[in-house]
Amino acid sequence: MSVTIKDIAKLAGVSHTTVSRALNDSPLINPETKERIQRIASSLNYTPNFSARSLVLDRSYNLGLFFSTLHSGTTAGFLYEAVKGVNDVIKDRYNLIVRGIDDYKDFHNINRKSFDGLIVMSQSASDQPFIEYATEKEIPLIVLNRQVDGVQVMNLVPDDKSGAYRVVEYLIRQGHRRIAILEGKPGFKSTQARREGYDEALRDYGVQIPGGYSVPGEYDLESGYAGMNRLLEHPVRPTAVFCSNDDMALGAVKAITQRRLKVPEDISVVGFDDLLFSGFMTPALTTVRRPIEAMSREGAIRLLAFIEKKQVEKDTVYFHTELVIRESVTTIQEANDQ
Amino acid sequence: MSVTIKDIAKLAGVSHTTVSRALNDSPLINPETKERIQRIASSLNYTPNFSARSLVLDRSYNLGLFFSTLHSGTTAGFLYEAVKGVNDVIKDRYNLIVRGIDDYKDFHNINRKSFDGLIVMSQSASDQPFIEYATEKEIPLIVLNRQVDGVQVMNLVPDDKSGAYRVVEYLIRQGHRRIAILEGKPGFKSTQARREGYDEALRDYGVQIPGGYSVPGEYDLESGYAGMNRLLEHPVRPTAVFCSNDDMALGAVKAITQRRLKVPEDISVVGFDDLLFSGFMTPALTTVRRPIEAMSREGAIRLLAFIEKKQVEKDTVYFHTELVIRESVTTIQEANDQ
DNA sequence: TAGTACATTGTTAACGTGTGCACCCTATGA
DNA sequence: TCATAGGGTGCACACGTTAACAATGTACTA
Repeated sequence: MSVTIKDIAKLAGVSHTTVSRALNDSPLINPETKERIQRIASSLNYTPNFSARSLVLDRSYNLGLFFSTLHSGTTAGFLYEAVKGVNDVIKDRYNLIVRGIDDYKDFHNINRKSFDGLIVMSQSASDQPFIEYATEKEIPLIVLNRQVDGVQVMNLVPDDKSGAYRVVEYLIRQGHRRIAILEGKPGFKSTQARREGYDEALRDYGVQIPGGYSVPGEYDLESGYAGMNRLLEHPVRPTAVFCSNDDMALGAVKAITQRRLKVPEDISVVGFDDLLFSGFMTPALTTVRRPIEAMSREGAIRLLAFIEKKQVEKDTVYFHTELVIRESVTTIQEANDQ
Repeated sequence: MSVTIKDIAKLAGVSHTTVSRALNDSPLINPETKERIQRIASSLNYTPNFSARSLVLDRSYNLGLFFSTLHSGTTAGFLYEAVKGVNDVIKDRYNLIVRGIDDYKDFHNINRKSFDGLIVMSQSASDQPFIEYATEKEIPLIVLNRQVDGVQVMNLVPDDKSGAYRVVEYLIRQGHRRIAILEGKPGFKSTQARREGYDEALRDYGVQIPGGYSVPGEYDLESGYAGMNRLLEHPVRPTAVFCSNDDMALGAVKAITQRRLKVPEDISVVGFDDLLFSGFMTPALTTVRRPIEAMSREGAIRLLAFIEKKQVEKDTVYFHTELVIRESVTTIQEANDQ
């Protein structure tokens, strides 16, 4: 059927071993023979059988890119940037297999033989069992986006807390005191970290907020919309809202404008993530940029280094977030200490 | 190192052949032996070596999901829906490998041994060489989203032309006569199809438009923004703009509001794709829904059927698009024939 | 001239699984 | 008692590749 090294060997009048060595550019082979064999191979359109090679080398050339879920809580931009970042690094040296962890009933088919390494884009502790499973099976693993407790793993995470801190601090410096928060999906570590940054900024600046200023959400458009509607019915209407991600911010803006209020004149809105569309909303959204693509790229680099040289430290690295100031926040002049 | 069928064979006191048969549920094996072997296997946490199986069965269990490019012209939502749609179908029977075609310098590593089948999410004729290569190599193949000429392949495409026709027709029925178009990325078949729908609607309704109403674009936010700015400087300002996708529509809205004009009061805007955020923009965007996820799902089903039973017709199937009416179009009363 | 070192190539086995064929054993019927 | 059938199992090989080790030839040294 298809061309194998034995076919080439026959044509070249050498053993298949010699062909194998020649094609792998082994220094053992006479340069002339090597070149002759390579010419024959390419003239026959030879392509190596990866299964056979995998079998003997015990390498699959598969990398897994696993998301906590592909069904909810994962924004499209998130998936996009991650896939792009990783693919840019691995080129065609590896196959990138994309999957949602919650697609698996059991992890039976995840093992060293099938995956040379795993990149987990973690968004909640729900994938902790998966991470522990991979660790136990000794599959090279790197976890991105969420800080993992308990298990010692390579871990790259954005500094969500300080990002949230800075954007709330920015609101305060613009004179806002009545600052509400629309929270992310319960159980997600990022939800908690962003909440902590918010709390800490308020505390550091001695800002007291009324009860009912914290509204739960789901990281999606709908919950941003619904949550904002709840806030708009609050007896003491906030002057600014920190939304735990940009999707929710978009939903919030919708709710506000539907009541014939204006952003930012009546209410300021800030988000988190800096999605592609955020700069093109009306008004353009002030938000925090999360370096997903850079993190994915760096994650892939480290994972490959680990697979190939086995010499990387298993520690947590924080990636800086960046405050992106646009048009969705107004300055307030009233009774403040400025 | 890891458990093989030979280990199981030793423990069960049978040959590895029997184990292989038992685990594959062969009718040749005595039910009791079979059950005993299966018990031992699961107690040892046995997982088959896919490379070995692939080698002998000549199946890789890999499916490729290839995009024309991952770098520009592919929106995040597009990638997201496609990955989700396909993964939902293949479960863990296959590995889904996601890649941009333009990542490859040559297609050497794409072959029957490495991929049981390919799903091409095509957005431009630039991937025609890839499609022809796959066809020639006889790799099971299905092309989604773009109609392929020249080669006979399984082909699922949204009916872009009729979608564009309907949304432009809708504009006309709302009284618009000065309808401009922001075109998509040059060379993309969808760009052309949407343009044709636009042209045809105008023709059918006898609407004449001034020169300069057709502006080229790139399917991204920036070109929508830039293109709209050009239109706003036109001596005869359009009352409505058909944007070739939602990303461009968002850019267009940005350009309009920046000039202190309003959508839809001053200018109506319609898009194409119905991205997740489109319903949450202000104003919510009237657009055309493209059934990417449904198409991906159906594509995966057909590809698997082809791989496994080899009995599917290679023809083109059109998927209906759907007009989604929201708030970005106003009704015009002036001099019309209504 | 014999011995040694080195460069180049070949022999053979191994990776883990699936399968054609032969084999054994038991039950059945003549 | 013997031939036959058929259910159940094992032997041996195949898949395409890599690699340890052996073998060959050649040049150089003592």
